[in-house]
Amino acid sequence: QMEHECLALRDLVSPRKSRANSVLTLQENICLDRRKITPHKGEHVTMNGRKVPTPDLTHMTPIKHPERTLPDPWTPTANLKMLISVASPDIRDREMKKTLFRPIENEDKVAEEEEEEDTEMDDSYDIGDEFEKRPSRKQKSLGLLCQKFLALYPDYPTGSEAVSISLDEVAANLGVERRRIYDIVNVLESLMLVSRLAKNQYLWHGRPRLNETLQKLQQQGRQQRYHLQMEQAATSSARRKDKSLRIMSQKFVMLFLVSKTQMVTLDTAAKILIEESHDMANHSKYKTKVRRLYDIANVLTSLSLIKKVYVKEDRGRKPVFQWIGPTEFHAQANGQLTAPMKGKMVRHASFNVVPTSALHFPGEGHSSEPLDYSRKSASDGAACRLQFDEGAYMASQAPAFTKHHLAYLPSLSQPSVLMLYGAPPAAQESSRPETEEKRKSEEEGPSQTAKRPKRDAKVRLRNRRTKQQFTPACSHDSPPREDGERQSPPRIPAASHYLYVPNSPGLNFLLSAGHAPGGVALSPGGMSALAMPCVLLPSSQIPPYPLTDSRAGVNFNVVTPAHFVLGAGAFAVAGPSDFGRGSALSSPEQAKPYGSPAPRFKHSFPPPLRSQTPHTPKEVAAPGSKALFQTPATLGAATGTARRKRGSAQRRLDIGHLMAS
DNA sequence: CGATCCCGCCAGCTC
DNA sequence: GAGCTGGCGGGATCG
Repeated sequence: QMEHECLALRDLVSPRKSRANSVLTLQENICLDRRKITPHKGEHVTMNGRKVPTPDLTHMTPIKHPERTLPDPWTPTANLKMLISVASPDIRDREMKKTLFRPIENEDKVAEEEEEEDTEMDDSYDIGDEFEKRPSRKQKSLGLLCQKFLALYPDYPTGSEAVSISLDEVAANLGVERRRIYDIVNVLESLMLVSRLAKNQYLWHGRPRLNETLQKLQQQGRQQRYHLQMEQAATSSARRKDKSLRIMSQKFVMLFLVSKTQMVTLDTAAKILIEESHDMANHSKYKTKVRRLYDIANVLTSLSLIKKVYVKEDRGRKPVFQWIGPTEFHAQANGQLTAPMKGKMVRHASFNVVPTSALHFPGEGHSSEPLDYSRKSASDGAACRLQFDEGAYMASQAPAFTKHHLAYLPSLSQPSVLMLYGAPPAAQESSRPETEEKRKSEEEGPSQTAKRPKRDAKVRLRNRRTKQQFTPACSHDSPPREDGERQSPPRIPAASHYLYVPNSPGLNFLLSAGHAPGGVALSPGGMSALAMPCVLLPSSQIPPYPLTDSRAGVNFNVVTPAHFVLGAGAFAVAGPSDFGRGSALSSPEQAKPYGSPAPRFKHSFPPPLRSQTPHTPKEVAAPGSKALFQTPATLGAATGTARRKRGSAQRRLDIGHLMAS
């Protein structure tokens, strides 16, 4: 039975080169491990041409082997060492050293840390004092573990035989608890690098479908602003699924894919992923979210999809994760989901959720404008920044521009005044053409997405078209530029109206940039436009809003968490409290972390049809609530058997959709 | 001291 | 009831 229990580890010898027919079963590997048999240097333990039978794992209950001699916990690299020995020397030298020991945190330290790793490995393996040598935290990092994990499997498997993964065995092989393997496979599963075959069993797919997955995620991210679809695409219960590492991972990836700079800070991502923007207890949620994002980021780093870079800030530097994965996978999609995917890639409800003050710019379904989540939530007084421009991935496609833009302002926690500028859409179009070079030159630096000091309450939103229209290129990582500030105001069309919008949890606004203020559609809960309490004020009755941050592309500010000044070419939205203030700094009370400032206006407001405010499963398991979004990780449910229905409980086995896939 | 994230408890779920 | 899954957060380590 053990023979059948084991799983094939294909191409172990050449994990990244997809050397066909190089098969080493994990069983064999384990046996080697148990017997402390280490192949001679350069010895290939392969089963060339042997197609490892795929046992019927579905109904097999993996046996726990408490007696199994696990690798010394203090020598986490022991098994790796063994694997390396098993592998061919060239691979060991070329791949392992390059990949396995590549520090995941900072490229600057590659050489230095490689030495450390090598030294440590030698010590722990060749010397018998591993008991005394406690491996550093870094050596036990999830990132390194993921590197080892990935080294076991080829990026691009060849042949048709399944490459299955036994969590138990991999965990044993890597010398970690299975819990850690879950962290890895969940992220990998979110990108469909693996899929769950049975309990304790996963299938390794590798990267052939990565681009496709990323493309779908990208499209989802872009479609997220399509509020109607967000409302309609409801298929399954959100609940705890929202929080799963898989979903979170996909969301995290989406942030990169829809971001023009393709840079995301964990701080930003965490806030975006925090669901209850009004919940004062969000601080702990934030911390937890960040923890998970670290986990995800480490795995994604191991996949070479992102890397951590440091950007200079006023005070020190800030870590930012930058997307280094593929970006050209969109070419054939032309902004449209493929037919089969269209039904599957439905928005998960949690994707509707954004922190207070976060802005969406929904466009038409085919709009070419992605949504940039690189924004700050209002929670800490810093605001969100939103790009309204085309992402880098859009540079080569989607010449069609949305005729008019919709600003999606979900769940404002405070009453806001939206300053509507009435630039004719035609004028926008004329300014639209833009070269890639220009786009790049205008690309903001990482620091813009990096966490800012809490005192900095600025929120920057920008529209690519308007930025061209209003502002010159600018360098990144700089406070509001004076030149921009000087230049922008004169170019902004005169605001024709101000719109006062009372806050209401779950209330979303849909502002049509191409329409007159009177035609603005306000959309509670992101549903169809309907009337809502608001007041339109002639601009003459409100002092001009001082633009304080108009660096390139930043043609609107959010000075307070809930107040926005944005310019989408056709309109701008301004916060009331900033009128006449002339400062982009938030007041102290607005800098309260993770809390919503008390509403300034008491108002009776009809509750939203459906609260946009998310709820954690703990708090709410809204019966009948529907997920508005489905990520690839949840596609299994859409294609067949329901997968994990709720909670972190054992997932149902879903063989059908996996086989189909 | 803030950033990072390892570690393992334990609840929810399937078998 | 055993075992799988993974959310979760304490707290150790790192810089």
